[in-house]
Amino acid sequence: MFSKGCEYAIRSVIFIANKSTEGERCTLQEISIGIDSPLAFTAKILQRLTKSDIVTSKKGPNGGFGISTNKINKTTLAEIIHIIDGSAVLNHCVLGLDQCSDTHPCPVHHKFLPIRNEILQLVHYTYLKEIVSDLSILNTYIRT
Amino acid sequence: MFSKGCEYAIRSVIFIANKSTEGERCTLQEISIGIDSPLAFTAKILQRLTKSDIVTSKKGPNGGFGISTNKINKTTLAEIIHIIDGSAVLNHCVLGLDQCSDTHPCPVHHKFLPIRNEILQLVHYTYLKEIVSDLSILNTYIRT
DNA sequence: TCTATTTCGGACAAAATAGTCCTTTATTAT
DNA sequence: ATAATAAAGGACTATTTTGTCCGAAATAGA
Ligand code: FES
Ligand code: FES
Repeated sequence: MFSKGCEYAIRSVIFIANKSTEGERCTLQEISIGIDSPLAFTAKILQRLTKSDIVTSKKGPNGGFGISTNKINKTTLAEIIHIIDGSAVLNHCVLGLDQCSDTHPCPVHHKFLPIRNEILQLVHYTYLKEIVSDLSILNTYIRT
Repeated sequence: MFSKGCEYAIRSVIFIANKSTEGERCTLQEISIGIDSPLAFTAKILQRLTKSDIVTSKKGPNGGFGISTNKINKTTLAEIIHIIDGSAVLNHCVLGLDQCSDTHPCPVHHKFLPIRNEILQLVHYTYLKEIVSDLSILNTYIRT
């Protein structure tokens, strides 16, 4: 459904957000271990998230990554997905037609549309805030 | 969501099924043009579908691909997907955890599960028969 | 039987994705 | 100032996916 990079991105941001709510900045290494992802590749992903102003970064000793309370409250999964995988990923035709449209639908279009809308709802209305609180309350995990 | 090969597979089978209901066998070339897919790559996919007994093939003049009425009635999208992409494609964790489970869920697991079930329903209960009749009735398309 | 047609099957090639390595830059503490 | 720390950025490599090419095998018709 999503690229590896996008999976790491979401898990990274959740990890950072969780630490930030505890008032702690975290390093690339901590993130990579915390979400069980390849370090150097995760670094690349974090660069993009930093440039897109989802997370903040600071070089040097006691540096690392963080995310503001404001961003935790307002950032949705959709925004992260959009930055890493682009907007097309959730709007492609299931059978690979060049574009997905009501006027030129593939044979599963009408059945799939309501499902896709649920997915879009899910990512557009799931905020980091909620996910972070679920981490402790619902016992969810971002690494194996 | 699915690999390119799987997209071509589904569209190929629909094309063949449509022709077969009209009593006509069709060649690789006709299929490739009919669904707008790379010919040689589609050939590979069709080989697998033939080996898996979804479609039948016949070499030589007036040869080509076909599918029995029985198969059209009984084959679902899920079977085609399973042959080409394997069973994992629809059961992977959305955030890339090694396995998706209720006892070790990722932060979107609980929200995503009902959606995944709808997708599973969709592919398990959508038969070729229905798709083929929709082609003419609902004006759906398998090529751009 | 000979030839044209069409799938089969294996090896190969290109492109996209996933991931690494190393140097530079910024920052902090000594 | 200097040294240590940590992200930034660019070039490079590996793996997977997607796709091509070509000869062999089967079949039908002349
Ligand atoms: S046209 Fe295929 S999903 Fe919309
Ligand atoms: S554990 Fe992530 S979707 Fe089930």
